[in-house]
Amino acid sequence: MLSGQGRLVAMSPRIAESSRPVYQQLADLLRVKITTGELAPGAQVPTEKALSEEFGASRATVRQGLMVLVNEGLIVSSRPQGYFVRRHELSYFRPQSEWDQPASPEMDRWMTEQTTLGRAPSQRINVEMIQPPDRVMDRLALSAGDLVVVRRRVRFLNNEPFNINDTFYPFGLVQGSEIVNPADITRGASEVLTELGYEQVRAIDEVEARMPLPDEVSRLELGPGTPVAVHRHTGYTKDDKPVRHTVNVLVGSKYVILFERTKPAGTGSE
Amino acid sequence: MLSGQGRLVAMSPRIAESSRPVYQQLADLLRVKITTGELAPGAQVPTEKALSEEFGASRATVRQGLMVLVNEGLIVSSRPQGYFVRRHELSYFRPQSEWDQPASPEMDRWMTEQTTLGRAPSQRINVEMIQPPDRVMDRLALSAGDLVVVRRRVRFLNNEPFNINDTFYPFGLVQGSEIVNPADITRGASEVLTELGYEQVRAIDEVEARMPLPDEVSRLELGPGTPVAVHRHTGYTKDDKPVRHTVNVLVGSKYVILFERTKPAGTGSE
DNA sequence: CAGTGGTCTAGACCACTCG
DNA sequence: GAGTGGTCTAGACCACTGT
Repeated sequence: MLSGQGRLVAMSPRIAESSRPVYQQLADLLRVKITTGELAPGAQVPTEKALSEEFGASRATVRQGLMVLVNEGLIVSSRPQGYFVRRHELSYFRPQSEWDQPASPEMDRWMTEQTTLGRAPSQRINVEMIQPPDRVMDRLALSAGDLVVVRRRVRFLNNEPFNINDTFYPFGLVQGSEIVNPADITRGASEVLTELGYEQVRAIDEVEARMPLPDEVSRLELGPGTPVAVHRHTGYTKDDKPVRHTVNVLVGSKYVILFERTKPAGTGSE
Repeated sequence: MLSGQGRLVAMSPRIAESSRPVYQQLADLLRVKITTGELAPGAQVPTEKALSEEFGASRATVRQGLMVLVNEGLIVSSRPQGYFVRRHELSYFRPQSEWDQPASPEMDRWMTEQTTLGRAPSQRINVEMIQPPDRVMDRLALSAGDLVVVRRRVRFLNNEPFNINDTFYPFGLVQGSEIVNPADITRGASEVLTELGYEQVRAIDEVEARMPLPDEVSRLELGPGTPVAVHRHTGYTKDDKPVRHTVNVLVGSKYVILFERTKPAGTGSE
């Protein structure tokens, strides 16, 4: 139960003390209770009916207020049990892991948190040969008509999908190699590229936050109010030739992307 | 106008061809038109009334469908003109710029796009001395009761806020220095830290996507369906002492965070 | 079966801008 | 003033889950 403050001030009629709409006031109230912990993660939010009676608003108005919180990612509805405060358990995602082990004690500590949880990782891989989307064509410095090999992966942790990972390779580079085989490459695709004579020594990473596309919603089993982090990684050889482009789509509410960087030697502090 | 397919199949009555709810079907239809470009960025979406008549659904149902798209960040409503397809213009944000100039031609090209647009940057700075939030305390390896100096900045581009940038320094390190002065430090705060004997040589970056808090909504003037990217940067000296922690909040739909990395010397490709 | 949220309707009044 | 979206009501039926 909320603590029974009585009715909220309606905006509509002539009364017009006029502040915020009722549904916003309701959302504000509940949001405060959530952020202060009065409504802890996992706790049940009062039912629509209860809120409606408590605040003297129609069920539709109460629902509108609850929808605000759903779209902010603060509560979820699990019908027909009711609404619950969402749990947020963040894990770390470390794209750099191909290159090195954690170089610092702090990094070590953070990674351990994730790996000690006894998770069961798995993945689904398939390989296609396609004409690349514009953005990929641009990053790999290809021309119209050039083909790429794409390894598409959906990664699971405890049977929950958490990551879409598509890696694109220029067709000419990987033709006939292990990379076109839809099986896990245990020693890592980087290793294979190195053997083929294309060692990556430099990379550019782009990270973007946006709302998911319907396709991503279904593949990652997302609810409303859940943004995704899109991480694009382009790897270059020492001759500045792009040899691989990876698009990672991560569930925003579940993963933090982690980078570690070292100041380039011989660079001024400007 | 939509192309007049006639009524959508309602779920509720006994008819029950039963597939998706009407409002979802409407959202799906419009979403396709948007993603295919039939409704281009900036174009007006048919009015609620028009959609209601065209599909034989009540205004409330049509609104529900439109709300889905609003919360996906695909359309915006500007009352009382109507709904419009949202424009997406992404710029690049490069946290690394303190350390070096773009090291590669690709990076140069991307940065130029951003800087040639003739924007007018500005910022508001204020400085406080506070007890750090838990997360900051943790990153700076401080103990309860330790104080930090925080420089809070809101950055504007053409008078539109695009970035909240709060940097925390352990109080002991920067006491009496220029950093506690709420003015722009043109030569960069890193430079000042170096002069104080705390040169940063290593950093850890964390990037997270989430929906904004109400505070961020107002400071960044965000609409619904707009996630933020939260970028946390912790800088260390060569003795592994954390000397600064920065929290950047960026509007997801406007900025891409860009990192450039070089393979650490002498590391195997594993 | 009772109770939950999900969907949908018909209708009302409001604030705002200038189609 | 006409038309837009924003807010709000009262009421209806549905699907689902758990006591």
